[in-house]
This record gives sequence, structure tokens and C-alpha cells, in this order.
Amino acid sequence: MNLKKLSTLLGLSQTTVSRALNDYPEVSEATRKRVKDAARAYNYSANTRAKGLATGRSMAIGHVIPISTQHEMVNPVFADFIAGAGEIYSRNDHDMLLSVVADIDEERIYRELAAKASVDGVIIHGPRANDPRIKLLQELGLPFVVHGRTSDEVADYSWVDVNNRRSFQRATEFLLDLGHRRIALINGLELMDFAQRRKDGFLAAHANRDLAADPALMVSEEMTEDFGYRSASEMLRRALPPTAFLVSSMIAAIGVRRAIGDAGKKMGRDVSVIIHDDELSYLPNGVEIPIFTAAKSSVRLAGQLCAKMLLDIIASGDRTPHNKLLETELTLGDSTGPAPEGG
Amino acid sequence: MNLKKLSTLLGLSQTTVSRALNDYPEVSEATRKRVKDAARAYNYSANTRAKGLATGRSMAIGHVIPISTQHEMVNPVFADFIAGAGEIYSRNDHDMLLSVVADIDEERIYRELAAKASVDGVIIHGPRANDPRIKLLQELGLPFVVHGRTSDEVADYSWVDVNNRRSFQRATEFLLDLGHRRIALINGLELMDFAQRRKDGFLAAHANRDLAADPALMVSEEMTEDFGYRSASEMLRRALPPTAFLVSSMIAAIGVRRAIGDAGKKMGRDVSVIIHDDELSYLPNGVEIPIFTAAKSSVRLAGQLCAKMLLDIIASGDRTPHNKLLETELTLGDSTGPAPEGG
DNA sequence: AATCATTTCCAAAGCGCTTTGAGTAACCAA
DNA sequence: TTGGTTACTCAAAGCGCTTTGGAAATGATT
Repeated sequence: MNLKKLSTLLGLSQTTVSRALNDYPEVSEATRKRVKDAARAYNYSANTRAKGLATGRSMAIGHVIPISTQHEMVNPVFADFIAGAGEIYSRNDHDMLLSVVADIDEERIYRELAAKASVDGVIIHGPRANDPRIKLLQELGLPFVVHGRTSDEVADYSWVDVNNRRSFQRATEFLLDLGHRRIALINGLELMDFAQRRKDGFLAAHANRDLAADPALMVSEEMTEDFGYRSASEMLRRALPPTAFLVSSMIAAIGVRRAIGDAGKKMGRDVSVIIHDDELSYLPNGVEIPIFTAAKSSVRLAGQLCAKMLLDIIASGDRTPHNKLLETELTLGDSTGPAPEGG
Repeated sequence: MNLKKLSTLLGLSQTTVSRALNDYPEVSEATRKRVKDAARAYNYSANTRAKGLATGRSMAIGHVIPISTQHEMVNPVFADFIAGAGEIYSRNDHDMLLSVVADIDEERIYRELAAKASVDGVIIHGPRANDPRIKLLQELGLPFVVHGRTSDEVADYSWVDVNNRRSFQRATEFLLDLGHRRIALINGLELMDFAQRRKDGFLAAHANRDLAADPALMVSEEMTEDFGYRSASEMLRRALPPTAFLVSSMIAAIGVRRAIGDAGKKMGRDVSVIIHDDELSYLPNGVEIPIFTAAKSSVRLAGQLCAKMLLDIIASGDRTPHNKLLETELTLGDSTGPAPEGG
């Protein structure tokens, strides 16, 4: 079924049918209803490509998912982020175009996306500390929103981010208040901007109390369960083990918990753990009582906000940067307690 | 930059330039090179929609991601599957179109996808025991490949699946061989086809030895960490607790492990655990020694295979069903051991 | 009855590409 | 010179839609 057939069937011109379907005012309500009913009956929807070609818009948003070439790994927050963004797109008749690509040739993909005009805008995932993609997209003139920020304060662009610095500073202060003095930071890859900010917050909390954070207790890597396990195991075997862990993700924290168990210690009593929780749907932090004390921030919500922001930017044509900084919520679980005596 | 400008620039007709770029034989090598160089220099790529409109193909594959309306949850294997499929698409100049949709109105989405002709084919995720989507897509004439199968043996369609039945039968036999007699099955939602097959395998292993599986030790739900924890905790508190757990996913198994720890028992000694491992990139089953004894099967590979199969089907026009059944690999970890005496 | 607004509808151009059907130039053989 | 190949290149139609610039029908006003 196409417009031509449908309009012949209805005894109307293509123009009228098109206008009826697209809610133009110059069509009578009676005609509009008749047209829409027929469209439904014959299961007609305008051909995406023809419509896009005529309007110059693709009604699609691109998400470029970089696969870490080192670890061949997909970011686990990705699924929930996509779910959030996807809801918004569906609700606004937009499609989501996903490109899975080795982080090496991301630049090529963005150029192509722009040249082929296959999307009206893109979401940038996992910004690095100093990310070339931002300048690139500005040059290409493709609207975009960054999930996160780069450390480069010069560039002006739209982003949605969590206040990672403040969140980690608060979490660290929380542990310091409990008397902990040897706090380990299990952080994400330091080339990622968010990991930098988290580390800054961690250090700032120490500095504010004239304490020095121990560099030997700060590690950063891709946040897998295994990384959490390995680093915590090793630290717990030391002569002076940490009494608390501040962990950048639920998944790494699961590894830390395993290491604590293997070391014959009890989490919350012998060793405290506080985590950043992205509220992944398949890894809820407990259901009634939280397992971990956590600074939480829904990555799914972030997906919704990014999508909404980008659609707004595209629809309004307003190119001034929009920003949204989300604060985390600190929830108490069983994984934290006062530092053990003489710990 | 578009074809018209590029061809004027080169002093050629649009036809010649188009043919040069699309490797038609009736263009001299010298001309072709000149055209391709210019395209690169001016960063020209054919407009997706115009090209699609002219060719009648979209060069895009649709993935419809159902969000469980009950739990608002995304399947955690999704990210890795997508990564696998995405690699294949990139390599073959195809795009991936994602629709995130409440499982309730999936049908509408498929109809739209077909009517709008926005994709050349689709991948079906998470088939239910008796899935209406298969008949629907056959009616719509949209090529598709199912990741998994439905139990409805009548319909003929293309799929890539893991031999879940055999895998779980083997795993159960492995536990029975170790002397376990009270084995718990922590399974996925039974409306999903794969959960049915896994249960069948579990039951078959018992039946083959004239043993009866205890229905009170078989639970099924959406596979979260919390579900694993709750059900294992409850079972371990019983007068006659299970001595072994067969768990349908890594994530649920992490909950089971937590429950075992909380119960003051040691995994692998007091309680055995064997899991199905999808080899999620961010949840590796240990790095040198496996944490869990596991029947493993890479979901990323499954994504690649599905994508390849679908592209083949589309390219060849061959509508006879293609199938691929993957066997799992049973790897030994520290989580299993002989049933405790008098257990 | 004539004029003017309004409402409702239409024919046709154009979006950027592929592809058909044909044309031209260059070369060779007779 | 002529005719026949071969190797290149082109103009224009068409993909299915939106949208411009009118035109026809209707109703209100003089």
C-alpha cells in the first residue's frame, strides 16, 4: 500500500491524503477521519525513505557504541541507557540508529553519518577526558548531546551528566566520618572523564580534612567483576589493608564483595563498601534493604533526558548548549559501618 | 556535497559518477579512481534515503527490544548480542535500527516496520514458548531470524539457538554424578521458550536415572541478582536444603552465591553451583580459573551468527529456513564438588 | 445577482539517488 | 572511405513522499 493507491481508493488526491495524515489544518475533520480510518484499515504508513527524502529529515537519532578495542567490551550501562532513550524516541516517532564500532574508527562513522544524512542528531557515549568527537560534530553541524562531559571546559556543547565529583566527595566524607582512614578507590578507566571527576572528589574529601589519600589504594581499570575481585583481593592481603572501599560500579563491587568473603571478612563489619549505583534494571541494589550503601543515579533516566534534550534541540533549531547536572542520592545499606578498632 | 555537485565538479554525468562509486564494470579504472578519490576528498557519501528510495532497499536491520512491562527490565544479554550483530552489520554496510518497545505493543511495531519499509529484515529477541510474532512476520513477508526458538514445531522459520535442553541435561547429570540428590533449578521466566527447554533437560536427567525432581526446588522468574538471592536464601533455610543449584544465568548465580555466603556455607564445598554462562563481556566467569562451573555459550557469537544469517537470507533471496544449533561447553570451576556426606 | 472570503481540494515540482535505453568517440578491418 | 566493434558516457525516468501555488466549490455579504 502506498499513498497513490490509498488516495485513488479514497477518491482523493495524494496531497489531500498526505495533509490529512499529517494533521494539516486545511483538511476538514470529516475527510481527515475518513483518511485516517482507511490508513489504519489498509495498514498504511508512509514509506520512511520517501518521507525523509521529501522532508529532508530522517526522524532518527544515531547512537555510536564504541567497543573498547582493548577488552572487546560493551559498557554494561548501555542497555539501560538505550532503554530510556528508546522510550522517548518511540513516543516521538523517532527511530534509533545504532552503530557498533571499534573505538578506533569512531571518527569515520560520525563523518559518514553526517554525509549520508542518515540521522538528525547523535548521542555521544562515554566521553573521554579530552574528546575529539565534540569538535568534530560541531564542525559537521550535526546536533548532538553528550552523556557525560569532557574535561575540556572551553568547548560549549549540550550534555547530561551526573555530578560525579560531588557524589564521590560526599561518599568519601561519609566513610571518613565513620572513622575510616585507609579508603581504597576502585575506579573506572582514567581516560574516561567520569573517572577523573570521581577521583577528584575522592581527593578533595581527603584534602578538606588535611588527610592524604594513599596512591597505592587507588586503582583504575575497565570496571568488570574480575577487576573488583583482583584489586580488592590484592589490597586485603597487604600488611595494612584498607578498611573501606569506594567502588565506581555495582559490577566491580560484586567482585569486591567476593574478595572480602574469600578473605574471611564480613562486609559492613570488617570492611565497608560504598558504591556508585547506576540502577541497572537487572542488578538492583537489593529490593527492600539495599545491599550496598550507594550513591545512586538512574542511567535509564539519563537516557531519557539525553533523548529529550536532543529532540528539543532538533525541533527548536536552537543551537545554544543545554546542560543538565544530576545529583546522586546517597542510600544507606548494610555494607558500611564504623572503622574497626585499631583498623 | 551531493551527487550533482560532485559530478559537475568532476565534469562527469551523475550516472557515471554513481556507477564508478558502485563498482559497475562499464567505467574505466582511471575514471573510477578519479571519482573515488574525489568522493573521499570532499567527504561524499550517498544520501541514505535517496539511495534507499531508488534501490528499494534500506540497508538496515531492525531489532525490536521488548521491555518487560512487569519489571521494566532490559535483558542483560542484550548489550553483548547487539555488539556481536553490530560488528557484522558494520562490516556489510548495514545499519541497525533499534526499537525499544513495551512487550505489549510489539505487534504494532512490526507492522509499522513493514509498512514503512524502514528495514530489510528483523531479528526477533526472546521468543516466547508460543510466539505470535513468527506468524505475523511471515504474513508481512519481512525476512527475519529468531534468536532462540519457539516451542511451536509446526512453523518453519530461521533461527540460531543454544541447545538448552541438552546443556541442562548434561549439567544436571554432572551434579547427579557427584552424588547430589536435592538439586534446585533457578530458572528464567517460564513463558520464555529457553526456560522451558532448560527445565525439560533438567527433568530428563532425573527421569533417565529414575529419580524425581522436587517441584519445590524449581523456581522461575526474571533472572535478576535479587531473584537468585531470595530463592536460594529461602531454600537454604529449609529443613532439607538443596545441596546443589543449577542456575540459568550468571547474574542470578551471583545472588545465589551471596545467599550461600549469608547462610554461612561455602560454595563448592557445602553447596555446589553450576550455571549457564552467556559470556557477557563485563561479567566474565573468572579470568584464569572459572568462578563457577558453567555451561557456556557466547551470546555475542550468537549475535554475529544471527546477523550473518539474516544478511545472507536477504542477499540471496532464499526464503527456505536456515537453522543453527549451538552446543554449550561445560567448564569446570570451583563452585562444584561432591555432595556432602549425609547431605 | 455579483462580489468577496473561506473552505476544500488538486496538479506538478522537487527531494538525491539508481538505472534504463541510447548515444558518441575511438579503434580496427576491409 | 565505410561499416562494425568496443569502451565510455549521458539524459531522463522513476522511487514515494511533501509542499507550493492555484483552482474550484461553498457560504456570506453587498
